Amino acid sequence: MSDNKNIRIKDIAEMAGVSVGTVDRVIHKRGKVAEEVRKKVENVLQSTGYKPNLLARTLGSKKALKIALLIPDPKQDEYWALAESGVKPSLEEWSQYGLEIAPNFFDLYESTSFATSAKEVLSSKPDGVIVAPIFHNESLNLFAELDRDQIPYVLFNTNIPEAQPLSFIGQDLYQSGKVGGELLSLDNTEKKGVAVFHIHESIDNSVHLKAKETGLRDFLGTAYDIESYDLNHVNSGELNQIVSKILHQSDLGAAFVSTSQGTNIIATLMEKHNCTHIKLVGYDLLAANLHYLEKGVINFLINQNPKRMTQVGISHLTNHLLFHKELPREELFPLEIISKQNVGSYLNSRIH
Amino acid sequence: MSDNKNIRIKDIAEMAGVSVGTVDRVIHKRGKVAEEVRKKVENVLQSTGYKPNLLARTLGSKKALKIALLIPDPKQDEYWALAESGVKPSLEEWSQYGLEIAPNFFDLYESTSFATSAKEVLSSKPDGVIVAPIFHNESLNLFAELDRDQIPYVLFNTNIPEAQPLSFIGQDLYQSGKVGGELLSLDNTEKKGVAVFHIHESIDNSVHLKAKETGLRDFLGTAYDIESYDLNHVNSGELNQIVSKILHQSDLGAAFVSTSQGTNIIATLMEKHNCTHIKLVGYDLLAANLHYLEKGVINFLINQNPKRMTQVGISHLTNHLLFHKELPREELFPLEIISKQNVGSYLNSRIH
DNA sequence: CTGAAAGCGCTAACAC
DNA sequence: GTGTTAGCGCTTTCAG
Repeated sequence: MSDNKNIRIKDIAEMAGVSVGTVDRVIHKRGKVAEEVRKKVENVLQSTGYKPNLLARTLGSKKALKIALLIPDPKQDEYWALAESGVKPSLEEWSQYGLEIAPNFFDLYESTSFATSAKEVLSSKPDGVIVAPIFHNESLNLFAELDRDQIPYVLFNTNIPEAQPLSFIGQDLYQSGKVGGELLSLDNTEKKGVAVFHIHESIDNSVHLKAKETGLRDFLGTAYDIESYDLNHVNSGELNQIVSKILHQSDLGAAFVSTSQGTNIIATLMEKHNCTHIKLVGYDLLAANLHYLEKGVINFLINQNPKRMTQVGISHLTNHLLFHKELPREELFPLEIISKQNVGSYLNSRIH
Repeated sequence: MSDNKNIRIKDIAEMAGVSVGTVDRVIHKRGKVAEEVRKKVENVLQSTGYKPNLLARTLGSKKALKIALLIPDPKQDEYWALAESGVKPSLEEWSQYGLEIAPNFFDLYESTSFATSAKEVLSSKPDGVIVAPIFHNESLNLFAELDRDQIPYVLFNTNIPEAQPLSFIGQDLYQSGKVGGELLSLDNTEKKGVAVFHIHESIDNSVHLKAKETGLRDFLGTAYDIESYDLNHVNSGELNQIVSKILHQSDLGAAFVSTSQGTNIIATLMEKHNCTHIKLVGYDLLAANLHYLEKGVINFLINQNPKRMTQVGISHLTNHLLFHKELPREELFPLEIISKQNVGSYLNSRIH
């Protein structure tokens, strides 16, 4: 339609009566520019609605971006393996813009390990970092240092209210719990007992799991008898004992598990103890979870989409670093309901 | 790690003892090149594993891409308004690469209108077209012409097996019906009557709606008494009559509507006739559907995500045209289950 | 048939 | 402080 020929830096320069060098300086706030000249250029920039050509920009500047990823060891927990799997496609997308991604892993069960890895990240002098801040205090330390070094960072999976990241990427945990409640209440069985299992590795996470539980309770209301259990999955013998007892309560109709690993742990025990009549809702598309979903032991999974979370995190950070894009303070993912019948469509889809 | 300095055309030229112009010619098979020279250059290309720099490529060639979009009039049907809404974000993403999108609309109820619009598309000589081939025969005509003119095209929403598009973007309709059945069967009410409503505008679409029905039937099996109704929504008075009678059958426990508009039409009638106890599963996040989902008249919506479909279509076509990317023959979207509790997380999410 | 050279829009080094 | 200019890697004339 409108022969909206793209405005170039050169055009801006002419209109403002300066050189391209000066325009470049005010755009990037680098070097020195006389105050009145800057004003004039900024005006022209504004009024023309100038948009830089990213191709030319990237082509013209040869420096490579290095962004660090700090997550739990993928070998320890499949959830984090999924998260890590987002690195490859991101690299494919961004490597032609000269992006490098350095993954750093820490031990899910050791806060000291987080601190150590954080140090390594810092000393590698990255241009930006994307981190899953599993350990609260250690994370705050890291953020302080990143702030000091002016290194931008993006949080994902776990939010930390005290932090000031470029962006947080994750889900609304409270609403997630509500969805869980909704799914559990679908079959209006007479049995109104609901067991909530928090099976976690680090105590730091409890607060986030509790948010899910609150959502669940708020949705279900007083008509249900909800009991919650805080368990540590390290001691599996003991776990078996405890869970077995809970599952055999005569009025138990449903179970909600707040973690992805926990989901298949409970599913396994349910099957072992022949309690597959109890409705089960849990999290994420781990292989074991898919197995039990297929078998009907798990009724629904809520997908947190860790892979996509790292992709979006990397993409956001890169966009910020490369193209100075504004990022949303929060990027909340949809609460995807996964059932036996639609799970295939998720697994087969590449656009997801 | 490996200081894999990118190989440029210039390097290839030197290694083959020719000029960059010649290398460019063999890469793009344009112009004339002596057979032996071509061989030599191709060898070097192979052995070095040369990968062109897409940024430079696009920057260097100033021609603008024009892609045509051919869909039903957004004013006629909110579903298509959603589809059209994908144009804007796509343009924002790709306009800097010199992309132009020309939307062409046709009348959902008039196959001749499709033919007319198709002609217009053709005469605008686009570089590629993305089309919702609602009318079967007219679409085949269009494809024949596009094939002849060597204009690549992408199908979306509706697949046409006889066509050979670059890519089809949509959903697995049969599996979609299965998800519908799964959702309807969740509350195991005693009433086993299920009504399937196909409320469509063009008869061409029937075959696709039937695919959903087959999925539904295959999932529910013989335990349910399934009756299906083919209705045309043009005559709303008559529709009211018919549907009212169906809804008041004493054993009716659930209804499945195969179209997005149909979903809120049935919901409206259900509310009007006080039949909100009947479970209702339908399609898509139209405003009216959201309203009835919120009210509890609709139990679940399956999201076809028309907006994202056009975005992906445009993105695919552009990637093909600009960067010669290989496209997947089929891009099947996940079958998203939308409930009262997770709908907000979808509406609020930008990454979706 | 082939080579040389002028861009594409932006960055960054250098000169004044 | 500001202007000039040489690239970035590729495409596209234009000669010959």
